[in-house]
Amino acid sequence: MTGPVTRSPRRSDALSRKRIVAAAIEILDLVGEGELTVRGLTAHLATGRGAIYHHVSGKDELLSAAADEVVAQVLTGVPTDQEAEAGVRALALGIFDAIDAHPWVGTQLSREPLQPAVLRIWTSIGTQLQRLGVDGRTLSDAGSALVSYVLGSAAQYVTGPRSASDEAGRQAYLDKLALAWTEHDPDPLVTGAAAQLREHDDRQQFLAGVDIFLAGVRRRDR
Amino acid sequence: MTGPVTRSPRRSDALSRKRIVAAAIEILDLVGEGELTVRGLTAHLATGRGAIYHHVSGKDELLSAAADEVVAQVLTGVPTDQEAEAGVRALALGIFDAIDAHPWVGTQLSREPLQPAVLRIWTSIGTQLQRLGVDGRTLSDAGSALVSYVLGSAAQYVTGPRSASDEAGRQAYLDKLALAWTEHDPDPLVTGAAAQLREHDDRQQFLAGVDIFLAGVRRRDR
DNA sequence: ACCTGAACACCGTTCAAGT
DNA sequence: ACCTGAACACCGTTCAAGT
Repeated sequence: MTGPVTRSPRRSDALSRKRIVAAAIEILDLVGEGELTVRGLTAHLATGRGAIYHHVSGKDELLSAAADEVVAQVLTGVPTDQEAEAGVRALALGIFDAIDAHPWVGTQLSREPLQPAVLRIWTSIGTQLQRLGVDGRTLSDAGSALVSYVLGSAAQYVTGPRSASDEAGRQAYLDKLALAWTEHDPDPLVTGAAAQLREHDDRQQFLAGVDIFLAGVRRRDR
Repeated sequence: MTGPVTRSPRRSDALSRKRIVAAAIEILDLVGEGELTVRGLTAHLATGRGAIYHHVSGKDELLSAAADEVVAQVLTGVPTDQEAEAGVRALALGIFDAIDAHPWVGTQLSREPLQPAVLRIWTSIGTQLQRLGVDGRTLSDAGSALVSYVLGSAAQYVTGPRSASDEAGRQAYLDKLALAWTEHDPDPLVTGAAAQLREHDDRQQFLAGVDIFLAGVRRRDR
């Protein structure tokens, strides 16, 4: 329209994979997974239903790209210039906190184990573990175990109790849960766990698990 | 029709929660999760679309009931009369194998952390850990860590490579994956992992992780 | 090339109506 | 009480048509 030679330098509203993924992250953070619909996304981007399919193969790729974006950002932010074990702790905690801030990432990561974000976590955890002096088979065993633990924790903690953002709501939720547990199962083990449920700190418990893991790797060395 | 007093002793085709859950498990094992539809299920049961809602609140409860059924059966089958650490290993392996045989259970368990099946796993793992002599805070930390690890491993291993039932298909899949990894990431760590991917044994690697964990718990004692 | 939006082929769930 | 199945309110994805 403005002449064939005038390459318009930038249209800020032009669609692109990057813009689509950013919009998806925004919506996911706002309303959560499963509430993200192609219709809602395209409405948010003020475009046609099928437009996103020119930049992204479908909803699956969109979710995995969104998760990868979040993970990539948090991994570059984790301080790596410290003692080896502290490095592992910092990395694990960084991933934990990222998933805590973006709960949908947790479910997304355990849905498909071979997606980019998981590989990224694999690589960074492997790098930190190498600094502990392990290698070869021990390295891949330890790496695999830690990745599984971190992702498993994410899936465990992130849904449910932590999703209640206000403390009062969280407590009410946990109380209800503890009651439901003890009702159906008189096992003292369950009763004990239910009692601790109320005041326990997910983040601290997650770190305790990392420490058990580190102690196990240390012991293996000798 | 046959008289109001004749309590028909059993109609084998009568609908019940048990029968619905059993049919769901059958379909899930056959075609996998996400392929299970209410329409397919009711067709399989030769009943009307809305009939199952008289016995089950919806698809979510159905999935969680199906997973609980599978988990309950495997847990009663695990031999518990052995040395404490061996008990933990047997239990972990039992859960791993069950999820390997019913991959949809893995994804279901990490979707909702407070469902019956997860509580069941929690209890059984806690019981075994108690036999190691840990209690109080250490017990809940160790229990939480092990549950997270087991469920995380399930989600990690079960989708993808293991779902290819024939060995040739599995190898081809892993080769393709290794190639994709090394293409996008020249990191020697990734290259190494990709090389090991081909011949590695998920089950063995899972057990190695359990051993790291056990070593860590042991070390904590002292 | 990129975008539009109607059309397609599905979903899970509800509910009046039947038995 | 239990079951039926049409109806409802949605999905993700495709594709002819536009620019």
